[in-house]
Amino acid sequence: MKSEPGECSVDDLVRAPNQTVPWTGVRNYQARNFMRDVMRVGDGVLFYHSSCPEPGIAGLAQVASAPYADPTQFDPASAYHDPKSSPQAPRWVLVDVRLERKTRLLPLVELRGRPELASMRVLQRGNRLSITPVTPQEWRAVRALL
DNA sequence: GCCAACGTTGGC
DNA sequence: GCCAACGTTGGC
Repeated sequence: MKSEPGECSVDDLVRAPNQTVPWTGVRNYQARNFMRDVMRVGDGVLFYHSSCPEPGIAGLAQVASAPYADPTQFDPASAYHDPKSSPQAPRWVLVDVRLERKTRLLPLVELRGRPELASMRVLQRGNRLSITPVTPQEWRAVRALL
């Protein structure tokens, strides 16, 4: 799961209550569907810093809730406000994410240099999704680098 | 700031 | 439903 450290960094997650944050602001249907349809409480999460000087994996986390409506979609003052959504028919959901531990920064360039990670979805050319699935093999290979 | 790659929008 | 135009993401 990608997060811009300017918005929510791994250190923000360390300081958050229960080291947990609602994964707010996803406004892409594919990414939403991963949270809504695929994730389960307890699933492992690679916490990734994007759009920053050193992009890469910065922590290990877990899915900490079932999906529920992202409240920012109903808030006209929010940058994530969606006027086409309503509490009666919410369009966007989120899950809570709890930090397991901060890790060393595992840079994108290092991930790209690993043949065993060549198929990782997040590394594919042109990938812009902020949430992408990780296979068990990829998960183990990444863990071995942390 | 550039730009590749993709998603979304809206006219038709 | 098509597709051109436009917007966004995100590494570099």
